[in-house]
Amino acid sequence: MKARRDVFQAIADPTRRAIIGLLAGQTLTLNTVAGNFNISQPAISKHLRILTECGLVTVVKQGRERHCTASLQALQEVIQWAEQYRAFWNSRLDTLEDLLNEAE
Amino acid sequence: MKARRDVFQAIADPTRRAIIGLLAGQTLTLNTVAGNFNISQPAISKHLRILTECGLVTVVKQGRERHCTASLQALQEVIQWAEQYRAFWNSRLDTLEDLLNEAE
DNA sequence: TCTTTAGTAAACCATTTGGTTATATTTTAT
DNA sequence: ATAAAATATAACCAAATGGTTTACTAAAGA
Repeated sequence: MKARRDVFQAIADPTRRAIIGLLAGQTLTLNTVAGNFNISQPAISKHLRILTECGLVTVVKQGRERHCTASLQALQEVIQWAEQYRAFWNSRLDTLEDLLNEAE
Repeated sequence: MKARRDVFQAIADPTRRAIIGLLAGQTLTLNTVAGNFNISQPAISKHLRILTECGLVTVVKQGRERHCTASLQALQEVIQWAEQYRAFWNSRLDTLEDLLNEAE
């Protein structure tokens, strides 16, 4: 009954978005991921935990290493959410104009 | 030189996403927005400030009222970011399979 | 077997977040 | 002129966040 991590919250952090960018297309060891940032390895561990908790990253244990792979289909939720508003922002300039007229 | 609010962080909060949903297609008073939630008016004020700081909402002062309109084209940034990874998640099942084979 | 190496876990810390209540401030209505 | 309404501002608070360091555990090499 665990409230599974929210993907919106997961991608809110720039470091986590960078990790996603790094893992897109390639599987990397946790340590290798950490090597790309100026923060400590435990900090990266935490970020990766959050990313796995919402399904954005899959970690496979292999010997003493953790192989991290991006599972980015979880991003579909984000796209779907944002996409539903496309109709609105297409008419945005008009709306703003109306608004300013209304306000005089 | 203000670091303009991050839209990713803005949409991380569920209440703010709900406000966006509420304002999509209709301009509402701050108070009317607040009426749709169980939290105090100052709390809504803060959320709206964050939403305006990243351009997702425009507030027009009209007398003593604030008319809030969604400017959702700012969501394009989110879609664009996520969309760039579509190619990766399409091949996801294979990748995961490879991964498991590799791991035996 | 002994020592690296890879990663986790725990304890801690400062800052941010999301909320509160209470008190202004500014329009509008009476 | 006064009262009510719409919002802002301030002071405050608990919990979450993003980071640290310091062990600890487990696998791999020498």
